[in-house]
Amino acid sequence: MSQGLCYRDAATVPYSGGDGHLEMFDPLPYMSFTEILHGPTNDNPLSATYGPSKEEEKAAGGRETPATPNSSISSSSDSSKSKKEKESSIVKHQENSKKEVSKGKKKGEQKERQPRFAFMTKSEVDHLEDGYKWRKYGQKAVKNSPYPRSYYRCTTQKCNVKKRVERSFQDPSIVITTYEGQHNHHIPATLRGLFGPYTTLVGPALPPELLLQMPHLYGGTSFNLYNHQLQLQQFHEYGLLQDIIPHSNISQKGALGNFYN
DNA sequence: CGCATTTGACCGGCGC
DNA sequence: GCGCCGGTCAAATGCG
Repeated sequence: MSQGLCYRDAATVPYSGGDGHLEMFDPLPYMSFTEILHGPTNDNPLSATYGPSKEEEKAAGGRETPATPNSSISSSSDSSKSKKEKESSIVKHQENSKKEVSKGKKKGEQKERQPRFAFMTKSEVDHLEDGYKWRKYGQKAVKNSPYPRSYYRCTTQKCNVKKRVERSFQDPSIVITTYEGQHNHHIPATLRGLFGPYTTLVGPALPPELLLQMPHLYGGTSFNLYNHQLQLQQFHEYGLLQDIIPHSNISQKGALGNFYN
């Protein structure tokens, strides 16, 4: 019964002090949520609509995952590496850190941009079960929010998909999840009961400012797609959304319905 | 004991 | 140049 839409990076831009320019995913009329989580392909609008923009760059922190496959994280390689590095001095450790950081991103070099999308869920738990195995690699306090943002990486080798999870400071029951990148492997776990029984997809990840303006957007326990579209129109009229989606995405409901069947 | 999480330090980008 | 900020790293710690 849950419904929702996914948008490209809709949540992150405003958090980093964006100027209101929001870029959103095109609707995914025939894309199930499973497919979304599995990652966009070149055939679908997710990647097709993903283009560079200063705001996005900023929202992404200006630097993205190194494109090098060997930079992917896995628990096994991690442990072996850390074992080796544990023998190193602090100086060496810092050298390694620098190397790690700089190797994926040279100045002037074009950054690999990963497709991203964000969505909001009404959930009691921060980390939603989406079928993939995630490893937490960081947590940061979110500005203007009492709730921290958690950073996760897919634990599968050579899969450098990341996700950020944070709670809305406007409504602590809302969890904003931002996925970045696409999985290059199958979902290791069943998607049955995805997100758990206490989770409801409530819609796109919208900036707190907008949520403030339109608290009714997320006030319900279940998201009404029709109202949602009307509200998206409202956003459009507000001039807050530039890449608004066409309103022909009813099949999202069906796609998401599969998710919970 | 092996793996995941926590957490403080670090890095680069950006604005002033 | 400096400080702020988002994102990442990795040692320390926790847990099964």
